[in-house]
Amino acid sequence: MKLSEGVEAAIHCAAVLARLEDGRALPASALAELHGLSPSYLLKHLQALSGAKIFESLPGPNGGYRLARAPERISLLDIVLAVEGAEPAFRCAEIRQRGPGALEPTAYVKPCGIKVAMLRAEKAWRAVLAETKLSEIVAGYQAEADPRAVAFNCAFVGRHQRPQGRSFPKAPK
Amino acid sequence: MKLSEGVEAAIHCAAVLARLEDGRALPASALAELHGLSPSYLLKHLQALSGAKIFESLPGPNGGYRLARAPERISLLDIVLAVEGAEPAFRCAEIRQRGPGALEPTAYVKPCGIKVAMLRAEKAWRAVLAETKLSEIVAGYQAEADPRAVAFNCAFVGRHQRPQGRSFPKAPK
DNA sequence: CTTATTGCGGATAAATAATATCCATGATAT
DNA sequence: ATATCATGGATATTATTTATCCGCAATAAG
Repeated sequence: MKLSEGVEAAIHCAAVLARLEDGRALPASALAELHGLSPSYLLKHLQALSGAKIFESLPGPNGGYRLARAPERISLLDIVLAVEGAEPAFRCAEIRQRGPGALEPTAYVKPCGIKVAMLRAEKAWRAVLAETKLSEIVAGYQAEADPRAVAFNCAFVGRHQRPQGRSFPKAPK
Repeated sequence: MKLSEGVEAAIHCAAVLARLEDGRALPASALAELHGLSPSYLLKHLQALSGAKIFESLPGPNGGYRLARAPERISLLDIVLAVEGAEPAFRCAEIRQRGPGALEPTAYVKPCGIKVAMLRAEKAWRAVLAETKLSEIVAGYQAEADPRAVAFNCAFVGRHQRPQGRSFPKAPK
């Protein structure tokens, strides 16, 4: 079982955007450069996040990405599901319905007990992710990271952030 | 994020072995046929489980697989880790150490907050799997499955189980 | 209106992992 | 001796992940 590397990248990007001044945006190229990631691949994840209404995108020059809502209202689960997809990690292939001795499909009304148990565990995983907000990640970063790294990030973001304010030129459809 | 199909197969196999008479074994071919799975691929998972001391294997004619300990002492986590490997699903690529503004590696003494949060969620997942025992899965199956399926399984197992008792000819190394 | 910048979406290629198969070997009950 | 069965390595096949590229639409600025 593996999570894609895109999850880590997405959370890092979200944390950077959370620390922008209100309403400002950052272009994808800056996010990629800051994290040393391939711009073309990061774009895929950014698009997924903006499709999930977690990020907002502003086209045109001075465009870029920003958070669609306050960091307290974005959970790690939101980000993980946007990047990885919402299907559970355990995909029941209904092995119980295979082999000799299989009954007609309508005989399997009750869910497979193995599936139930596996999904129960996954629910616990999701619950922890859901109660961990992006704001906590940002607070932890500010408190624990090396002051030099924090300073560099502030300077970098200051150089690249775009001047859009909270009011949209046109609501993104 | 996805679990391999082998996990489902492994748990089904474990549940079947749990219902054998004490000390009896079942050959891999019978397990594969019963579940409609490819014998050569299932073998891989069976070997992993026997390597993890969850199953025991008996070579030779009348050989096969059986549980290495009582179903109450085998958790779903044991099985999942044996099949999927023990590494966590979230592999931190230390993105924070990349890009411009990266510091010398020794500057990162505190663990990455994102990694900590992701592993905390995974710990919750593992905890639920650890407290779910194979015996519960078997009990649920006996109680909820279609009586015809249960009867078929009993008959099938009865035809294929091997007569070994609890005493080993030689302890497996 | 033109131009430069930026995100969007699709197509595609490369790398990696999961799935599946085969074969030679060793153990063992009959 | 022989047939049965697990072991372990090698290898093919398929799916998924990662990465790149290009034409398109939107938009701010001149």
